[in-house]
Amino acid sequence: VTTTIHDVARRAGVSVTTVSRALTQPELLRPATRERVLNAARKLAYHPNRAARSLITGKTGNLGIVVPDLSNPFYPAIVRGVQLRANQAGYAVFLADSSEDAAAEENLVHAMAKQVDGVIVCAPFASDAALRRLLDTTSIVLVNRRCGDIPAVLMDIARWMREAVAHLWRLGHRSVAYLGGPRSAWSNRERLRGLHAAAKAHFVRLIEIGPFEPKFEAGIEGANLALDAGVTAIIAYNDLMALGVLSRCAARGVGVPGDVSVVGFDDLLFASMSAPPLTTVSMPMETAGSAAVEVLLALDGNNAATADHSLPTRLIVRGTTAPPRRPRLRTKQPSAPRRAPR
Amino acid sequence: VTTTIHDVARRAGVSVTTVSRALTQPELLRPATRERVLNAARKLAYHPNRAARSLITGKTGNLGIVVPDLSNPFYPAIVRGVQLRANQAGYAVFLADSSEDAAAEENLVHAMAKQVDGVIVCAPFASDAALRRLLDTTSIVLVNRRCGDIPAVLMDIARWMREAVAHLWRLGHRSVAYLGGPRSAWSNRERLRGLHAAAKAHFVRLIEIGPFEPKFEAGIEGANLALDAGVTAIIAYNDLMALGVLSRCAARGVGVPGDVSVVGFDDLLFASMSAPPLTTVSMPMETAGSAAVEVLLALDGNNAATADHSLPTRLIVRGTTAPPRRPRLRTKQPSAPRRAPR
DNA sequence: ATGAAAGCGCTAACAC
DNA sequence: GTGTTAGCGCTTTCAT
Repeated sequence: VTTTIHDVARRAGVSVTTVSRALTQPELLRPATRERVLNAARKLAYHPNRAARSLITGKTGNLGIVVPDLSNPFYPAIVRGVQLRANQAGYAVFLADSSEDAAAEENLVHAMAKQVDGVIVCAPFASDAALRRLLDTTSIVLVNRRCGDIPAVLMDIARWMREAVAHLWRLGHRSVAYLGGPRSAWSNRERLRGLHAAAKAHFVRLIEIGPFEPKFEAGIEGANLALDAGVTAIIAYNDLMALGVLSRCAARGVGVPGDVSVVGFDDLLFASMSAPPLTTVSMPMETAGSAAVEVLLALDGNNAATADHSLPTRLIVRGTTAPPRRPRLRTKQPSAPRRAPR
Repeated sequence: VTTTIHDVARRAGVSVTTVSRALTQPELLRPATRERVLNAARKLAYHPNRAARSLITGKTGNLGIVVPDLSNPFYPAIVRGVQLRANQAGYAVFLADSSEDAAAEENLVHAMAKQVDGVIVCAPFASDAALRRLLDTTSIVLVNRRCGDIPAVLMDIARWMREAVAHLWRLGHRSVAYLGGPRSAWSNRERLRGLHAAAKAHFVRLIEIGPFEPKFEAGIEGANLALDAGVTAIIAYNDLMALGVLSRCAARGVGVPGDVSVVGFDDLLFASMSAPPLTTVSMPMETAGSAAVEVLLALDGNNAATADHSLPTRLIVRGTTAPPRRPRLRTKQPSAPRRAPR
């Protein structure tokens, strides 16, 4: 039932070697022969068996990606970027969902290691040690996480957290709540880093609430806490939570951005669909996915050879931020922050 | 660098055959031997090379899934269901995004066919002929699409479209617009089938608008058209479009559900987060993914042996449906439809 | 209960 | 340029 290289060879009246070459190094063949072989292959609908090929070449033509939770819209976007770019480069991709389990993050990579040429790892929970262990198995590139000199695709979260605070400050806010994500998540720590730097620079009273699961419901809970604390602005760990905040504010009759301003992170599809549309720090997720593939492909076996890849990020000012009702300080109208350089 | 079966054999002082058996048919070995081999394998961190194994057994231990668009939240949910169930059964999964291209839907399956034991196909655009062609390549199970007797996991869309219309009718609506999805999509045709049946049964004036790309923006455009046509209720092809309708209504100062009722399809995560929360027909996407895996695994090579798998669906009445402002007919208060039997 | 040997489908030296 | 040959790592008859 399977057509093999031998079938093609017989039909084209050549040896299997010639068939193999026609497919992998066509320039070595006389055009006439090449055509004859390619024709036969087409006629027989022949496709090389990748398992057999990989057995000898050591390359699989596959890539892998591990994400913590496919039901968080952040990750499908990354997966999509990976998928599209990989396919374009002739690679197929393995996908695994770790269900936000630190152990699974490591195991899933190990499990696919044998069948891939490299894997893109979104593992906010795995320990640094676990990550380093993976290096013995296959090439990896981290997304949104730094771990020693393991190649990584990053977004400058801390910087844009500072910009977000600055934006709020310029509007006149002096009392801001941050609704935190998972304590151990790398990107949460980065947000905090930016937050503290910003608070120092701008003399903003900062209230940290959390940690929360990065979900809609957490935004509802966080909004209650933040509102009761009397802040004039809320920065959420991500858009999902920010949307929860919006929902809760509406339910409590708190006007946004009239009574309280809200800033999210990610710029999910739905961030622009809310009412009012959400001011948020955009994360180029699909781009990150593609970039991770490029890094992986460029790596070509030798790990730790590449510098981190940092992606441009920016603050998207939409409808959920405005001057507080009773600004303690009069400032000029908000000016949209410039786009990230480079 | 790679440890092979020979390394284990040498270390355990047995032949490679014995090592192979220790891993695949342990009962054939004397316990003592078996232990010795297993120990050696563990010490060497030996994992069989799946490519080599698959070369001879013909089985790969992999499954595939093809979806039209990962950025439509409908599909990540299916993928997640597939992933989780497959992993649990010891399978790894290949993922491919066809970018809503009919040709790609077919090609991607062909491309992964050699590396998988079966693939789950979400292909709304591929022709029936194309789908049938896939059968020569590998086992497949369709999701949300029927094509001859190819195994499929379905949701009873037409029936619940009828229920949706009935719900609207009971509320007093007599003039309803349907914002259609892609003309050729199977699930759009199913919706239309249910719609026509319902309209016949309930004497509702029906206005079909579209086709549209199943996205938020289309909902905005569709809302304008529907509103101008003077209907009192709008049924959208999916939640994404329904959310667009909501957004446009808000912008035009049209009250929902006061001035117009809105019904979506899918019950995305965000359907319950809108203001007001969306009345919608829920589609058990993650379940569909798991179910598809079960069907595939049960198939075990022999296609066309399984009856269609139909998943329970239901209408979730939330905040976007209510009696029209000037009902032409007074009816009792809306009663939530019963849950789907079975 | 265990081992020797023959491939699975393919590529890569190495001849010609 | 093209063919011959020797495996890649593994499972599986067929012996013993």
